[in-house]
Amino acid sequence: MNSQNLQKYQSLPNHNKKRLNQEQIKLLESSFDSTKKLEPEKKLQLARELGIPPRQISIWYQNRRARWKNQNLEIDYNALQLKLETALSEKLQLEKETERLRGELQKVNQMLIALNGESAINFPSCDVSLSSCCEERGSSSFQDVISYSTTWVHAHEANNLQFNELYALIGLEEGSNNCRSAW
Amino acid sequence: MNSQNLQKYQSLPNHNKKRLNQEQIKLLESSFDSTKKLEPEKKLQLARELGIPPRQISIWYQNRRARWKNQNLEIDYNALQLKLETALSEKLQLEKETERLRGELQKVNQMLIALNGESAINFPSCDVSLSSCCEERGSSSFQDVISYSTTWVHAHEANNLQFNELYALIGLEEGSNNCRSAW
DNA sequence: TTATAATATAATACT
DNA sequence: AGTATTATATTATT
Repeated sequence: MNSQNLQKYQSLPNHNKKRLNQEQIKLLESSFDSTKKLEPEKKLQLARELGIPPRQISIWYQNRRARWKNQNLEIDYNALQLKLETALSEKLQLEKETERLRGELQKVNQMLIALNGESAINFPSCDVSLSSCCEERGSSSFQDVISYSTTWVHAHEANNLQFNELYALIGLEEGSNNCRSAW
Repeated sequence: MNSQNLQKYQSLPNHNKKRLNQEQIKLLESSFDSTKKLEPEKKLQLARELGIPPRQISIWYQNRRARWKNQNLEIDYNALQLKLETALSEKLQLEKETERLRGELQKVNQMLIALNGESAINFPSCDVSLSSCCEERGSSSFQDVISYSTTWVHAHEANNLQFNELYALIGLEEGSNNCRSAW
C-alpha cells in the first residue's frame, strides 16, 4: 500500500497556477461589488475583456463568494463585540446609579426614623436583591399628592425650621446646587 | 451528482488520485485532535503509516489549522451573542429598577414639599439624564445620622401622628409588608 | 503563514 | 431521467 500510494501522489501533474494580475483582479472585484452572482452574460463579457477562459471566471467567483462569507462573519463578530462593550458599560453605569439611589433612600429613611422613632418606612427599594419581590401598589399621582397635602400642611408650618436642620444633617443641601430637577 | 461521476467515485477509487481515503483522514484527524502542531517526528511516522509523502502531511496540517481557526470564529461568535443577550436583559432590569427608585424618591420629595412648603429638597437622584452631573458630597455615615438625630428628635415626638398620615398619603405602608430591609 | 487558485463532491434547480 | 449552477470542502502553490 505504501509504495502504491507514494507513486500515486508522485504521478500527479504539476499544476500551473497563474496568478491574476492587478488589472484583472480590479475588474473582477468591481464586478463582484455590484453583483455577487455571476450571470452567464457577464461571465462571457469578463472573459472577453480579461482574456481568461469563462471557466476560470466562474471559479474565481465561487472562491470569492466563499471568502466574502468569511469576511462577513468577522465583520459581524467585531460589530457584536462593540455592542457588547457599550451594553456592559451602560449596565455598569446603571448599577452605580441604583446604588446611589438606594443610598439616598436610606438617608431619607434615617431622617424619617429620627423624626418618627419606631415607625420607620420599610422602603422595598432598598432591598439588596435585584428582583422586585413586592407587589405593585397603586401610587398616587403628583396632583393627588399636592391637592391632598396642601390643605393638610397648613397646620404644620411651624415645622419648617426643623426640616431645614434635617436637610443639613443628611447632607442634602437645599436650593444651593445647579442640578435642580425639572419637576 | 450524476451516475457517471457516482460510479467513478464508488467503483473506481484508483482514479481519484487526490483525495485521501477515509482511513487516512481518520488517522490524521485523531492525530490532529491530540496536537494541532505537527512535530517532525510525528510527521515522518504518519507519512510511513499512511504511505503519504511527509510534505503532504505538512500541507494537510496547515489546511486543517486554517479550517480549525474558522470553526473557532463561529463558536466564539455564538458565545458572544449569548453574552450580549444576557447583558441586555440585565440592563433592562436595571433600567426598570432605577425608574422605580426615582419614583419613590419623587414620592418622598412630595411628602417633604407638603410638610415644608417652598423649601423642598432638590434630589439630584431624580434627574432624568444618566450622567451624574453633580459633584460628590461628603455624606454623613449611618452612625453620624443616628447620633445626631436621636438627641434632636426627642423634642418632636408629637409629630408621630402626622407622619403616619403622610405615609398613607404617598402610598408607602409602614410595617405591613414582607419586604423589610435588613438595616 | 496567508491568500488564493484549482479540483472534487454534494446539493439544488431547471428541463 | 439528465443537465447546469452553486456551495462547500479539500488539495496545492506562492
